[in-house]
Amino acid sequence: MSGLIEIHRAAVRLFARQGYAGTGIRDLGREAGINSATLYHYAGGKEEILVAVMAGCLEGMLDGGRRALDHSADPAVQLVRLVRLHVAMEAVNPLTAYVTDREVRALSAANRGSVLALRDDYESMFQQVLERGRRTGQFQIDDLSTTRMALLEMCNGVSNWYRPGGRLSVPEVQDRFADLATRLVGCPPVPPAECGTDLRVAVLDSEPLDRHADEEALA
Amino acid sequence: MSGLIEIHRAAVRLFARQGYAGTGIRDLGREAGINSATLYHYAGGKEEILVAVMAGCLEGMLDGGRRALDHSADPAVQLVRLVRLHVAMEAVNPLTAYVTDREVRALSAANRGSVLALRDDYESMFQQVLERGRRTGQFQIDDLSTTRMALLEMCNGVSNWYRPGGRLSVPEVQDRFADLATRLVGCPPVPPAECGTDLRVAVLDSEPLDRHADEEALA
DNA sequence: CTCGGCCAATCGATCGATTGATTGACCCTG
DNA sequence: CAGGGTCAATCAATCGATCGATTGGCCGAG
Repeated sequence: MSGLIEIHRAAVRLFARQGYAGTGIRDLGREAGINSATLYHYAGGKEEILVAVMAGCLEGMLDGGRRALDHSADPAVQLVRLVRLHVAMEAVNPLTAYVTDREVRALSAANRGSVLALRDDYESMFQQVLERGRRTGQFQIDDLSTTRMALLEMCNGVSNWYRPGGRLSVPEVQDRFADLATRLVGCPPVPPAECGTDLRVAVLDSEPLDRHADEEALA
Repeated sequence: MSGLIEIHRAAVRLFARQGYAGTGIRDLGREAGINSATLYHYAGGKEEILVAVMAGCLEGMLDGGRRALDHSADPAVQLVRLVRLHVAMEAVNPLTAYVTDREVRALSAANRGSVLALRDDYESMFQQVLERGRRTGQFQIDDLSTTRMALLEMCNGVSNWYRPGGRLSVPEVQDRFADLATRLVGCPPVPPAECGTDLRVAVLDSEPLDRHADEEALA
């Protein structure tokens, strides 16, 4: 019944609800249904679990981002596809994305460096698309860094409030945010035909599935 | 040299850098320059310090929000003034705002309830302004809840990257976000004369001032 | 002398991690 | 098939360290 994947799921559930520092390895063991000592048979330790979860999430987003970009050279299309994929990742894996976003400071210096390197790689995709869109005149952007961070924060926030099975479907959330993103950069909406409505993202191994997911986890 | 204000500042500095659960009361005492036992002479305990910081921040934002609203009945003007004030609060008090945002889950049930009540009061201001702007036809909003949360997440994110003395001044950040907000809701820019460029926010008692503020606190 | 401010020492509890031992499934040899 | 050996999987018990909080008393200003 158990194994590394179940441990990662239990960890994501508890880290999202109580935070990394607020979760003990005995909590982790109880949530995963094993003794705390058995954790060390599968994982090297508490921080190693967090690093694995974060790396899996960020690598998933990087892979998706690359898929989103190579479909068209038009910055508007690329931006919408990037946003649609980002939003889908946050909506399909909200707890994993939430933990990946908010527990970076819990990492030791070495692990924090490698995780931040992954995150910077990902965010540079947005930076480059915004730069090219402004250069072509398709985007009207005042301050590029501010717009990039506002856009990313807006998209990252999805994991704070969306839950699978909620009022909006994932494609609906993608539609809303694609529209919001084009508004932010000051370009007309991108026709659905080329904006990547076909983009799908997978449920990550670390994402908890069960109905026990605490509704108040992110309150 | 010490006192409750210094303790709050030390707490905000450490809670932002290491998180609430990751900070011990001995850390707090060291940062404030007193023995950990002396903390209990000024404050009731660790959680009480966090609650005081959060309440001070949220009450400051509520007061500011009310000031922003009563200046005009035009939803576009109200929205821009709300956003300018919110952004200023985040930019002037980034560490306090950051802690207030992200440590809600560390609170016990009773304290979490009262803090969330304050936050809900504040966010309902945005909700009502967005509703009125859509009813008057000034705003083009697809899904009101999604737009509200995207807007709030975008503004809350300022505390993740802005620091006093940074590349942009506070009024410059306000200008950028006022523009982004009107784009998000689909209305024309609001003329500076009525958008509240005069709005100023105070440095909170809990906001650390010194140059020791760790640059990597929110990395 | 009084008393607010302060701290060394200490409380029981819990922390992340390790140890040593037990279990059971599997494989090879006779 | 029987029997010995191997190894992944598991857990109770325990490690030293640290947790939040408390106690009792020292000290200097009024």
